[in-house]
Amino acid sequence: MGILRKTKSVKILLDEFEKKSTAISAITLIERLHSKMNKTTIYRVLEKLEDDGFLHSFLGKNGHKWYAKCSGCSSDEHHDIHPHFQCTDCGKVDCLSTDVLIPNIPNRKVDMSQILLQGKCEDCYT
Amino acid sequence: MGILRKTKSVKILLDEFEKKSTAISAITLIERLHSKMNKTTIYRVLEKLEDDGFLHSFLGKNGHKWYAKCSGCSSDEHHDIHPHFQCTDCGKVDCLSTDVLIPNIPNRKVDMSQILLQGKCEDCYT
DNA sequence: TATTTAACGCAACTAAGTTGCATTAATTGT
DNA sequence: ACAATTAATGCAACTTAGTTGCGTTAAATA
Ligand SMILES: [Mn+2]
Ligand SMILES: [Mn+2]
Ligand SMILES: [Zn+2]
Ligand SMILES: [Zn+2]
Repeated sequence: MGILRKTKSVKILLDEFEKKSTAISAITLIERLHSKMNKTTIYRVLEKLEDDGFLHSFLGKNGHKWYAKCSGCSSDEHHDIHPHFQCTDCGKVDCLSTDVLIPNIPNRKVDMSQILLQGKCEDCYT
Repeated sequence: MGILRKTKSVKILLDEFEKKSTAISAITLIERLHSKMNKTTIYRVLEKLEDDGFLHSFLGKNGHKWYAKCSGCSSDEHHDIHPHFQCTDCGKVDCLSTDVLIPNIPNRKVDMSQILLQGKCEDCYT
């Protein structure tokens, strides 16, 4: 179930994703907002924002949870399947609009792909 | 540093990977071998087998660690970058020999890709 | 303003993986 | 075969991301 009440916590979290378009890890949000809200609240609000189609989640290189804004999703339709790019220098993670073509795998039906690319981002790439 | 002594634990673990070619999660090995060796030993041996180029590791859909046999790797050269496929029905994970082409991403230098495909495997695909 | 209940804070918990250290056993030399 | 060396092991304690239960707070609505 998604968000029913626009609480202070919801507004603060939405704001974090509004002022920057990069993905943010749950861990980062916890340390950034620990004085403003409890980590349990952070996890719960993020989950609801994902249900609502405002955010989508994925796992970074250590298997930790990251969230980023959706573009054009709703609670009904989550079509935010795309690769993510994590910079090995500054740690920043971005959603990529570039499509990666998954070839047909013999005898298997591929329903989902989870692609994490790593390397140097535009800022760290000299 | 890799393995220096062919201990009982090393042999048992190597055997697990010998009798089946699918990937095995650290968690599975711990529950499968808990009467034969300590989980600390399992994690440590797996790490060394990876150093030696016998195994490679990757993260499954929950961010948990999986290991699979390498083919043609050594401690010097680990060229085992390939996609993995996790069956959403039976949970089995396989290494895929199929290559996924990563397109050039503008202004970024991609050094590594981590691709996890999900769907139905050959056994579960009716 | 009073009522309803979704959302919150807190503390306790879960589980994957790690660390330190005393003990064991594989390897090597005699 | 035996003793010396030290890599590897077991165990307990720890770390940390994420979860759960429950009493309290504060949004929504009337
Ligand atoms: Mn994204
Ligand atoms: Mn593999
Ligand atoms: Zn960067
Ligand atoms: Zn299957």
